[in-house]
Amino acid sequence: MTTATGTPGTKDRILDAAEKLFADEGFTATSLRAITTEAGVNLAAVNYHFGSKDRLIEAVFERRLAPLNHERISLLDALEGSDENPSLEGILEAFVGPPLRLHRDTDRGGPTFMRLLGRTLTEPSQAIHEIFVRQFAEIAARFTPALERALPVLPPDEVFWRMHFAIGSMAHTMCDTFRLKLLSAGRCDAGEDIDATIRRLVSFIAAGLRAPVPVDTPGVET
Amino acid sequence: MTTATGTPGTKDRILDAAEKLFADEGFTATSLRAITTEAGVNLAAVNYHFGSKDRLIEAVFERRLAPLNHERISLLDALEGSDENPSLEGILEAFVGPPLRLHRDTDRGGPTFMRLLGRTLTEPSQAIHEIFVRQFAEIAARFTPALERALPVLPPDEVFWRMHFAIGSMAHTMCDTFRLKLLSAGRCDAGEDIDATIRRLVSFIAAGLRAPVPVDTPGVET
DNA sequence: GTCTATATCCTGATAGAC
DNA sequence: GTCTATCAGGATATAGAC
Repeated sequence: MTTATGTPGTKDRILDAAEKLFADEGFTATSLRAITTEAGVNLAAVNYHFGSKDRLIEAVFERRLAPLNHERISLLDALEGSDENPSLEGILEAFVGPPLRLHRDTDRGGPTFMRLLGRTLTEPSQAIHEIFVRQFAEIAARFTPALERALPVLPPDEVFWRMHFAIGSMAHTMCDTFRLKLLSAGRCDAGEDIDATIRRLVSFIAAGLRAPVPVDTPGVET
Repeated sequence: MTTATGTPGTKDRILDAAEKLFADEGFTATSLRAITTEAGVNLAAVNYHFGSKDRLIEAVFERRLAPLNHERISLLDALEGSDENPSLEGILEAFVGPPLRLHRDTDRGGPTFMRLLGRTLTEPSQAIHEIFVRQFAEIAARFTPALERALPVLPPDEVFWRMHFAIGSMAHTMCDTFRLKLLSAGRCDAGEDIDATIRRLVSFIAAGLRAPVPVDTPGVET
């Protein structure tokens, strides 16, 4: 709980420090000692407030994931409210925009959590696997029908396949803030203008989702 | 070194066990004790043969990455030898085919290394960062010009951006062998027919690479 | 709620016999 | 090359004073 003065309490200080260190070093490589030192609190405070390291990991995600997914659904609601046939690009922007815009929230550690989320999407830790599946079920229930309506010629199974590829592109963009810049000799920087990055990503995955269905795809009658 | 009898020596037994456990648990969560127990060798053998855990991690990648990248380049060579303007799909298949076809090599732990490679692409460990950058430089030097020739209307910077997205799709497909199946209620299984998976992935990223260049992209004159 | 002190166990690495 | 035994340190977690 953050107090009215803006000074984070012990619990949030631990969550902030854990989020940062998990993003930088990974879950197992980050010790409770490192977290409490970074947070400026006592070592025993973690077990007092969270019970165990695994439950701390869960708390780090719970704190951020629910608001993030609610924002996605609000954006999709707004989109469908103003146009009963929203564009594919609009739907995809509602999906990838909220996590990528975390990058702008520098005051509250947004870029850090964005990186953590990106790396955790491709490397699910056992401790948070259930959180992801549960939270994602809600998202899939809303976005899958919207995508199927926007892509009427695409068989439903094919939507799953291509969203899987799209999530990979999104996750890679979220966690890799340095390699793209390195390999492009500084010419491409995903963090420099996050809205431009979102536009590029949306146009890439929208085109991928609209790709012609291969005639030899098993299970698809042509 | 594997002997002529087909019985792996101590060194390869350690590498095989490390590869498996790294893919399942991650680098830091895997102890040398777990590796030597799995390999059926003595604990001290790791430090005798490799010097340290970090050098063992490097050796796990060195053993597989060089042949993999040589296969990519051979495929591209063959492609350019038979047609001076190879198709975008052909180039992309030469890039994503070799790592994904590791999945078929069940006898020699291919699926395990595929998963490890996928997760390491998005979450680079400090110890192997240099290996990836060095190995990838060779690949980029060959594939970047080929892609630019296949996409003449695309500004070179945009090729970097879109290949970044494409690599994300590929990496996610490589390391996630269960979530797609889970979320699609068993209807999509990337490992069931790896050639079909490659075709789907290639068609997705080819369409993404061919997406129209947004007119408001900074740095692009229209 | 916060602290000190500590229990218990596991880590990577090495010394030295064989 | 392979083994046993061990070192020195770090890990999570907890007991109990304040």
